[in-house]
Amino acid sequence: MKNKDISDILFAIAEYFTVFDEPFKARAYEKVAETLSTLDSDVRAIYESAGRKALEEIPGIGKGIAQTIEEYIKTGRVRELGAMRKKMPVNMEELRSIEGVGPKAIKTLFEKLKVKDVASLKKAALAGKIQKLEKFGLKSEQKILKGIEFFESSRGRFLLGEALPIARRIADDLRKVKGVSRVEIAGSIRRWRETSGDIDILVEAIDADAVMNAFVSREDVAHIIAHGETKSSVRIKDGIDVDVRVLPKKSFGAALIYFTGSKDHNVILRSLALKRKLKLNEYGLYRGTKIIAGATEEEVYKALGVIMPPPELREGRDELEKKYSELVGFTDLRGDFQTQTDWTDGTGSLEAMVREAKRLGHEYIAITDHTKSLAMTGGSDEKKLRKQMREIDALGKKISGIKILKSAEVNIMKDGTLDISDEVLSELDIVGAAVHSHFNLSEDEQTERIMRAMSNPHVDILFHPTGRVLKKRDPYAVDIDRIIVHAVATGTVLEIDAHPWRLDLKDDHIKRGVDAGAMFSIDTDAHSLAELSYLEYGIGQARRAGLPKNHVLNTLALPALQKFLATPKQKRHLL
DNA sequence: GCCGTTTTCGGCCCGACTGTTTTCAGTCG
Repeated sequence: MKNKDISDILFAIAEYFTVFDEPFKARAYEKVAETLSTLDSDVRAIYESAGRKALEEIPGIGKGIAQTIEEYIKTGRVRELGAMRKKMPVNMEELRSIEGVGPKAIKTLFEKLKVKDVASLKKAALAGKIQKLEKFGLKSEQKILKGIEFFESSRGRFLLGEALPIARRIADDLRKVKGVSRVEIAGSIRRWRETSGDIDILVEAIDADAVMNAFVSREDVAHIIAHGETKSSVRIKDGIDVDVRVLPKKSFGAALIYFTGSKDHNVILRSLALKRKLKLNEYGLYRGTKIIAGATEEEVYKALGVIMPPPELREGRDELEKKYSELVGFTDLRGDFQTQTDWTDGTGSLEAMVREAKRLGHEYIAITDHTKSLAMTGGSDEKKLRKQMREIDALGKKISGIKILKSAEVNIMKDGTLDISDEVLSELDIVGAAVHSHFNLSEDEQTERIMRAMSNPHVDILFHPTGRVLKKRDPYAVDIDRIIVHAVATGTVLEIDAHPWRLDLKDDHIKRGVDAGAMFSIDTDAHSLAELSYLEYGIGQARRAGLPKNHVLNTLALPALQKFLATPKQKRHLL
């Protein structure tokens, strides 16, 4: 039992309290759930060594929640949650993922129409039953149907941010199996595609049997789809299918190519082989029956007469013709320009976030709490921002080896103005601006609104430029090409928000920005300590777009960054 | 359900937007 298990249970209880109209109890449970999900020490260990009283030392936990946690640790279940589920047996997680369906709607839909999951919700909506309910109408019914469409289209594909951690977990376990010399995650995950249909893992081992047995007998396996001598497939409890193949050393490179490239990329490679009177499959490159390459990827590409493209680019486009030499690398970033603390909607304190960034090896971190018009986050007004600046100054004296950049995620208003005065913006080291409201403007209005904000001489970076939330919300209507042109014209940096739910800009947009000569930053948008590690997701997308290192602001060392920021926006250019 | 030298009871980040209404509930962030 891990912290996450306990945290999930508390979240589930919180959801029910929300539906049952107990917002404050819900909040109490939710807060503890959040705390536990990012807590370093093991809750179960705390309880087992020091009892319930020790649990109450954790902020937010009192008698009631301590008892709940105790019950869960001791019995593996919580009776109160069981009673709630009995009272309202609905698939809460599924229904909550439909945009526009909140706790009140879930309650009404269950009580009036017996809706308990997305399938029954869809049935009710298609039958026109929802629009007849009180407080609902035609528009809300249509909105629900649109939400369902979105839910269904993204179903079956998993976000990179979901699939990659699972893949790593399984790969790490396979590395521990006796006789295993190499394990690699292949497939679309290795290409850092934003979603994956399944997980492919390749294993080099002397004893294939041992690998297969270890794999299919994992605890997280829901059911075994296939169990063979060198290949097995299972569906794990998270709902995703995982394929594992065992290969001999002499074929490992060829297999990596075969299982990494998109279908199109592989077709191109095989036709290249044919031209040279060779044959390529997952076991190697052959002349007749003689294997001429296969142990490494490099030797196979070389034998085919092409330069090996990085995995991210193997989509079957121009990756074998064009040279991508100066791609931004996974260790090239020296800092992070978008992070939120508990001054607004983050969970980590200013100091803790800075220390974690330092631990990750960052040279600098920008603290970008929300601003006042985002009231729900407790967004800063000018006074609060100045107070935070003073605190950053004090903290800077305390912590050495990392520069804390004073910043903010300034809210762009409907008319493209900002909600913080220019005077205060000029006191910040770096300014990010972002849209958080009025998603429904026409494309022209939205584009011009954002362009107006970019024209502000203090706005250094446009954060998450299209506003999408994967599987949940489409991007707002915006002409990204005009935004890119305006970014180049004004010297505004475009963000690649690396948060796995956003990945915004996305690969295709980044590519267009590269062609136009735009500058980028890659930021985590971290709202907790753990999320500060999300940079790799953004780097993956950048690499898919062929983004060269010299287009990325946070590859700069601190002195060069400071010089860049001291230059008037209009005169800034590629690094 | 949690918390507190402004409170051991009465608060709990709250404003904008949408769609339903005709003064407001629900949702989002």
